[in-house]
Amino acid sequence: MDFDALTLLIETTTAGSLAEAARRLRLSPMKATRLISGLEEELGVRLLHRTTRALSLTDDGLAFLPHAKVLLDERAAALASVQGAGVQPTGLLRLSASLAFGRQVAAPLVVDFMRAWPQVQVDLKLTDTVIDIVADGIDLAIRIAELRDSDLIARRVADNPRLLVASPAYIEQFGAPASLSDLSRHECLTNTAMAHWSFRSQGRSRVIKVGGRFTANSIDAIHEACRGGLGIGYLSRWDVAADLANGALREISLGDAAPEPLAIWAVYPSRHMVPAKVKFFIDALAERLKSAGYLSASSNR
Amino acid sequence: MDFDALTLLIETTTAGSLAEAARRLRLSPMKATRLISGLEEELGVRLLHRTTRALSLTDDGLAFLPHAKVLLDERAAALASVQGAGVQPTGLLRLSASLAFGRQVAAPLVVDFMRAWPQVQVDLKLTDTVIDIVADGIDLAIRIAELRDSDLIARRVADNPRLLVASPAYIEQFGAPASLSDLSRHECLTNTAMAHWSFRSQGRSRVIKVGGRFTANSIDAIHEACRGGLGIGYLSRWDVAADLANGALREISLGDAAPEPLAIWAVYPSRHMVPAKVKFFIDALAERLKSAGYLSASSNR
DNA sequence: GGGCTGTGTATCAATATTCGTTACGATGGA
DNA sequence: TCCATCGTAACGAATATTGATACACAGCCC
Repeated sequence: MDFDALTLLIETTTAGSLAEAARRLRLSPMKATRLISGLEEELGVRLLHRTTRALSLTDDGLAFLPHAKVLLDERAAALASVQGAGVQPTGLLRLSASLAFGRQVAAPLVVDFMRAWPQVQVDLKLTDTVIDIVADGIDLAIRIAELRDSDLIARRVADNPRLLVASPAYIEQFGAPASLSDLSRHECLTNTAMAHWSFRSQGRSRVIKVGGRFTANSIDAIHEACRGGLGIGYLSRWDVAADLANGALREISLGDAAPEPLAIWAVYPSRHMVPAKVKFFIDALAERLKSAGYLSASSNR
Repeated sequence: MDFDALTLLIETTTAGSLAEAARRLRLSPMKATRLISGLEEELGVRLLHRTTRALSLTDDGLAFLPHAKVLLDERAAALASVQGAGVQPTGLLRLSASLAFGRQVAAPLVVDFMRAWPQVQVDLKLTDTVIDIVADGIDLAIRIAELRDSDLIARRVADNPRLLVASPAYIEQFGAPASLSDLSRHECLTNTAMAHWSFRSQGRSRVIKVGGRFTANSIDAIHEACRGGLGIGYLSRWDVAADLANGALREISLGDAAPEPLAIWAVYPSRHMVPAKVKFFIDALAERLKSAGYLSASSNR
């Protein structure tokens, strides 16, 4: 399926004739004929009903046309995703992120970003609920969890390793768990909506149910409780890096398993060109996370 | 931009090497190299960082990858939009339409459609508010108005000519307007949210403000008021065709202008293949409207 | 550290494909 | 009726694609 053929098909519908469309696109009439019939052959259906004097779309052509437009839009967006260089980021950048990530990672980055690009305005929306990117007019959302498939582009920006942490006071009093099974005897600080923790063990994924006296619906609250010695937290590395460095928290390593890593995703609406402000911010984010020690791995959506 | 190259790029990220990806896709290693470097040349950036022994995505490759996936999905959907033939429509078809259109056109069609395809279940949602197709899980929405651009496929199914109508009683009592300017001296039955009517006059679009003692937020209510002799309605042909035939309403032709025609659009989520049930229903709808005398024209989104 | 394996790619001639020109039937307007 | 214009068939010429061969290279195992 050739993009030139799609372009021609669309031009033909507005031009009214193959010859006129060919002139507009600076193609020979011959090539126009061949592009369309090549496309028709590939699809196995006839797209244009051709009389010498009048062209019209067949039913299949009518059905196919909007898809052709979408494909061309998507191609333009794909090109823009790597060719933004040269264009200055300008205008309003509407960002969305979770509260914890926004405060600790996104906000400082935004400061640097705005300093580097004075023409950019930023509106940073921090929420812990999943928002509708399209409806809310978000240019770019940063998400940690795996995401349901949708009509959005999701670019993997970095690994999001997670780890078990507890305060020195907690460990002194109750000791540290040494294996997965030990966890059930400890106070585990869980998210209200998620009483399960995922681990990797011998190359396999293991999900275990944990619990304790405290639950919260906010990462920040769990983090705080952990710092206060209330129990063991299961948190992202960027969230606890500072506390690990200054000794407020200690990492707990289990002998037989490690917390399942997630990834940090940059999610934005597809089509309509990737604006320079979005491209540059993603690049800056990836750069920041990479230099912070979170290697941006390859792998998939 | 070649779809084979996009496929290869994605396969390469999961295979870990060009050679392995080439084997999986039954390409020669040589062709694999050329496809990737051809794509890179077209984009003007390097996508894969190549060492003899290890491949990894560059930053640009990371940015481009999700777009490549989207493009392939879109292509599959585009193919499915014309190649559904042979597959039987099955499963639940969730339809959305306006109240008036749903009652008068969609519902009778659904009856025939379900009779023709016993394997299909239908859930018909009739609302006069604009709904979120993706969020509500709608397979296919029928819309009359021009639509804002979005991440959806909009297929033009038929013209939607509109006309001015009034009851014989109203015309007898107040006469019929003969020109655009006459309209201001008549009772015009308008939608609460839209006090403007659009006309075509001498090849140009003209929007005029009209009004009267009665407004409503429902097409059906306006229709009813019109039939009751309350004033002049500005309605779609399919809505008043029966009343015109049996004499309950009469068409009013202005000498200097005609109501601006709209179009009937079939709107459905892009990507994820066009299911047979959707394709077949759109075809049935287009067929029904065409045989009803609304010629499905060419033209754009 | 030296085979050894498997990778990514340059070269090059054979092959296939594309390209534009010319030509032709068809069609609607002057 | 003539004429301009449309879509496309035919056919060499120009161009691009293809696969075999060859080569430089990087990691691995012993």
